[in-house]
Amino acid sequence: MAHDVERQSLARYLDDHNLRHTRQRDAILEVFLELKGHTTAEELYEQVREKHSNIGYTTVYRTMKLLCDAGLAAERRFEDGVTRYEVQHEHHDHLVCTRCGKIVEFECKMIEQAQEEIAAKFQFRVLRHRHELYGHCSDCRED
Amino acid sequence: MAHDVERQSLARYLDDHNLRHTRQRDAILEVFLELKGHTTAEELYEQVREKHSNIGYTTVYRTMKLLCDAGLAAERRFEDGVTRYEVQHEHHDHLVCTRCGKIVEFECKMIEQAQEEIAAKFQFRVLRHRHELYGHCSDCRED
DNA sequence: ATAGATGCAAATGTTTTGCAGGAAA
DNA sequence: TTTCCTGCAAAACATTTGCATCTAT
Repeated sequence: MAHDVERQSLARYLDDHNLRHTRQRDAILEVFLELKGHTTAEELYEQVREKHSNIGYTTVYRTMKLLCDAGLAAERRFEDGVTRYEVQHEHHDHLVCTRCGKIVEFECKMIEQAQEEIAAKFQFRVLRHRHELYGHCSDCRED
Repeated sequence: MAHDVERQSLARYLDDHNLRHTRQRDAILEVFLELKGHTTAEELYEQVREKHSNIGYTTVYRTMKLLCDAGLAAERRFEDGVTRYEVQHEHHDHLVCTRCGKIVEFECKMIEQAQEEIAAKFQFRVLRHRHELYGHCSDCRED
């Protein structure tokens, strides 16, 4: 069965924290992993509803928070002001197409290093960062 | 008189766009320039109220939008979800202290160049970006 | 049996909009 | 006197919270 590793991760987290294993949490995890993109609460809600027609927004939000705590998901908020959830994996930043909404991940060692230099220069202890490039993707650009 | 250049900039913009020169717009511009930081609508509202006790939030928001259109101000939204207005000047990014709220500007040619390479690699036409480093400033760090 | 989870409705916090009255040109 | 502005109240929007009910353990 697909997503077995993640299912077990969640099960372990629930056990370790005296939390309950419910139908809703299962369903939301399943949909979240299937969509595997940068998914909004609304998208999750719509999709989960197709199987479990009486689930509430509240449960989607609460479960996604849980998945973040469990290390399975991560929250991102781009310029449109909506929270998106992505499957947690190694550090990266994003390119966002402002026409079609496509979101591409990138990773750049040079930039990470330059950030360290900047932090040192201002004597900041940097804990995290946000780096997003907005524009038009190859399908949407006109020039 | 201070802020003369900006006052004239605004006056010109208003004239060019058939908009009116009002007491409120004056007052908000004045306070905005005095605070000269990364100011929220709330801060502007409080400060402007001290001189013009019956001004409304609406006017602050509308006037700041106007100042952005006129090229005098720029909107920024950091992790706390509140819009801040800064005095428009050449391109830069930010370091944000998550303890005291201090905001420091930085600029890095190397990063800009690396961004261009990333854009090229993914065939994106990048129009703007957002790059923020979050952590503790020299006054707030404990290590 | 009981601690915890759910789902609805209501609250939240920030920003925007509708509209009647007010002020600049 | 006409066009634009203002300020209030209400709406919008995404997310969170209170609470009575339900369910996993």
